Amino acid sequence: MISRVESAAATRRSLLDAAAALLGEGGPEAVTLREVGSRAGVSRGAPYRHFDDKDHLLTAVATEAWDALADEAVALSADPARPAHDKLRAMLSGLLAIGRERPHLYRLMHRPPAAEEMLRAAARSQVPFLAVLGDLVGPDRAHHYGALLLTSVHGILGMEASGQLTREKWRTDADEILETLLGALPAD
Amino acid sequence: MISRVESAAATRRSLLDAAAALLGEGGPEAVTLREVGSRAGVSRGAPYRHFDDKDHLLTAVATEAWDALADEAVALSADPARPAHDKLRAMLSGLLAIGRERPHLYRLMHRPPAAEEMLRAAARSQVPFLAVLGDLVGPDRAHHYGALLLTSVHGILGMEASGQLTREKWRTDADEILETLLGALPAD
DNA sequence: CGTTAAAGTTGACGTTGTCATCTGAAAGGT
DNA sequence: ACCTTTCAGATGACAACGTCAACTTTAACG
Repeated sequence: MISRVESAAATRRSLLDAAAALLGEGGPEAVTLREVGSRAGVSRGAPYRHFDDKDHLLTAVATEAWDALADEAVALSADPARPAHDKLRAMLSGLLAIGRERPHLYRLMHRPPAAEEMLRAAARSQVPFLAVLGDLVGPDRAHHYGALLLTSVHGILGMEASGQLTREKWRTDADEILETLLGALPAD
Repeated sequence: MISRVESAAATRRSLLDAAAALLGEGGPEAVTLREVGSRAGVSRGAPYRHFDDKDHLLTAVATEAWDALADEAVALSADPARPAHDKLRAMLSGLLAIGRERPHLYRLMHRPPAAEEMLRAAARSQVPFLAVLGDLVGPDRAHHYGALLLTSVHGILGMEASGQLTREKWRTDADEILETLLGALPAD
């Protein structure tokens, strides 16, 4: 038997899934509360029982995505078998994958002004990221190089998405740029 | 006496200015065709005499911003007195200034999917940029390092804007990251 | 001077986010 | 067992928005 709170939680989950699906299919303008409700099997007003407004719903979607990414990073960093440089590449690839395969979600995750709740989820992945980087360049340099790598990946994805980073225009691509940066990491 | 085409051109200019002003004041959601028309002294339907739709108006605003940036870059690169590394810093600072002082405009200039017209304007600044960079690292490496620098600046601005690049979190900031990259430029 | 083309206005329509109000049923106390 | 509370959900309504069609006005031109 399903209790009332269980049913409400299921609706909330359906709303989040529907919003994420619509975002992936048709971009931000395809995410209307009416369609979200419809896909979740409820009416247009139902989302207001679970989220303050549309913005909070989207923030929740972005927060879940950051949480999933943080979980991946934690799992990666805990693996004792993989070499550190391999873990680092895997983490950066995880970000690149979201940016390329789910660009609308990626943009949502970086939309200003960022909600405090979402920033906390995004910050969770920093710990494992810095741990792996600390193994490579030493704990002192980890912060600085971590920021450099993350901003670079973010910039690469942004300019790729807006069509300003093309191979024909720059005679290079994201992978080459990243290799240059990774190759320049001080070996400690 | 003002001719009809002059008046029409003036209206078009007012519409662009109004849209840019509204964007700067209240962000994208403040830019409504009704308010744009109102500020330009015309009605809500008038913009359709000058732009296909709202999207084309915004594209025109972004295109003008790219053009202005390209003009600055061209002027900079033509200055024989300034040293090359100084010109490079000035060009990157121009981008940083827009990103920080007019974040909504900056985001508009990088909004996907980018219009072909806007991409052409954005590409105009590539020539002077590569020229300056060629003086520093040689023409062969200019493309590669140019892409690296531009994506880095773009990434820095994006993560700054979304609150994910803070000094407390990464013990560093945009200037330090850029100095690291500029310091790593091969002196040819 | 009549014709034409284009700038601008206005009414209307569909869509959207949001709120107020109403309904129904599960939860919990007596 | 009954009554009360609470909350998920449905629905009607409203304002704002982008957009289109129809209309008006006026400069330009043969």
